Amino acid sequence: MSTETRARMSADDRREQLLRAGLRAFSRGGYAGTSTDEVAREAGVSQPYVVRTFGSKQELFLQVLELACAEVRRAFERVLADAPFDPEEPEDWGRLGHAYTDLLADRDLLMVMMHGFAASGDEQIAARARAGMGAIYAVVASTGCTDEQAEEFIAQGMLLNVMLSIRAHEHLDESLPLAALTRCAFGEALEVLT
Amino acid sequence: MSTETRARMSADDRREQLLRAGLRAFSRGGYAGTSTDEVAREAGVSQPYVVRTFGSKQELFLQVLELACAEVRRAFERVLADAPFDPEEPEDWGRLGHAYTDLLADRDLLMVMMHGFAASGDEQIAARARAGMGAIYAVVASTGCTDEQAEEFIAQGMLLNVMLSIRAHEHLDESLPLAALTRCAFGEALEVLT
DNA sequence: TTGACAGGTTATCAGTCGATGCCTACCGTC
DNA sequence: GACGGTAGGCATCGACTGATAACCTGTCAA
Repeated sequence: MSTETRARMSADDRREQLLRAGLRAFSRGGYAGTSTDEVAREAGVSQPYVVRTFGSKQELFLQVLELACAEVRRAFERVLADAPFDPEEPEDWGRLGHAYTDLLADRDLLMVMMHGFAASGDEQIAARARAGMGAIYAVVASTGCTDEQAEEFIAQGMLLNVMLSIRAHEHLDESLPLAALTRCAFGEALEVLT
Repeated sequence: MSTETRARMSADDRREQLLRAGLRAFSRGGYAGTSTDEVAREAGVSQPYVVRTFGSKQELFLQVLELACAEVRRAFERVLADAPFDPEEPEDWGRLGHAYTDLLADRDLLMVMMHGFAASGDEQIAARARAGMGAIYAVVASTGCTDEQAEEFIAQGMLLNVMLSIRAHEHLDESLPLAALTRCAFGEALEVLT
């Protein structure tokens, strides 16, 4: 019937595609602010299909959030696998930080994490967010650094999250104080993101 | 008609009350996830009245977000006004941090800020969030500390925001890594919050 | 050839939401 | 004591949303 044959996918491939579509869609509007129809359009399928594939909108969001956290975690794991890591070596922390700023460049992962944190009024979402953060912290802690060093690193990451989510890096000329904070937080990574 | 005479308020008093109600309501569900009807019930007035008082739901949220940011800013200003501040004195930073953890105890300010950050897909909300963050940073920077010191302080604050929003402090027994991060982030403030 | 399963759609619904219009009741003032 | 302005409610609307049900269709085994 349709001129372009609708590509039939295996359920697994389709699920993967829907998760990616959900990542992009939820990134913009968050859990409550994004309709399942937007996710469907993003993926090029019908809205009921999205809902049925995951059972509910909530379950879809939970899996998208998990995907985002896992992506961050894997990026860190890759850095640690690439070369030995010395917690007392600032350059090694730089490699880890660089992996994170690279990840934040596409914005979708970042925003889904932020929405996950914020939407933690829903206990199920909160639980998934805790699991994700715990796993990420565990990887950082596995370097053998002190708790304080790991905490400091994560804290810097959370600041980057916030600054990027409010698009501080795109408005450096509006507020001098905020611009100073932005420059200090991003350092030389600022050019990459703009 | 009604047995209990409905207290008529001046428009200013009512506006103030609605902002407080909005703070509590939006704290739970965020911008998209909270109906104007919930705000109305929280304040004990009718839904249309809430909308008409602020013109739109968005304008209400913007003002609530501004209120939350201003409250944080004022808390810092109070600390700096109370006693001289030496950026090289860890105890002075402790006073500032203590003011923040005290503020976070009621959760509403915190969550509204997080929702404001996350809802920054809406450019107007993003702008208001940038203004709020800029003002808060300006107060911290006014101590004469270095940009790095201020950035470090704000970063710690953002981590506290995230940990509290996902209720990490209420689930210390579930995930060892997350518990370690929580304890390290909150330090002795942990008891106050639980 | 047939049939059954899996991928996917269309139609539809019951509920919710933000907003608007119109009405009422209270209060100060002349 | 009439009157006008303002606080605030009530009814209602049109748009949207998540979910369900029923149906269609390509593919592969027997």
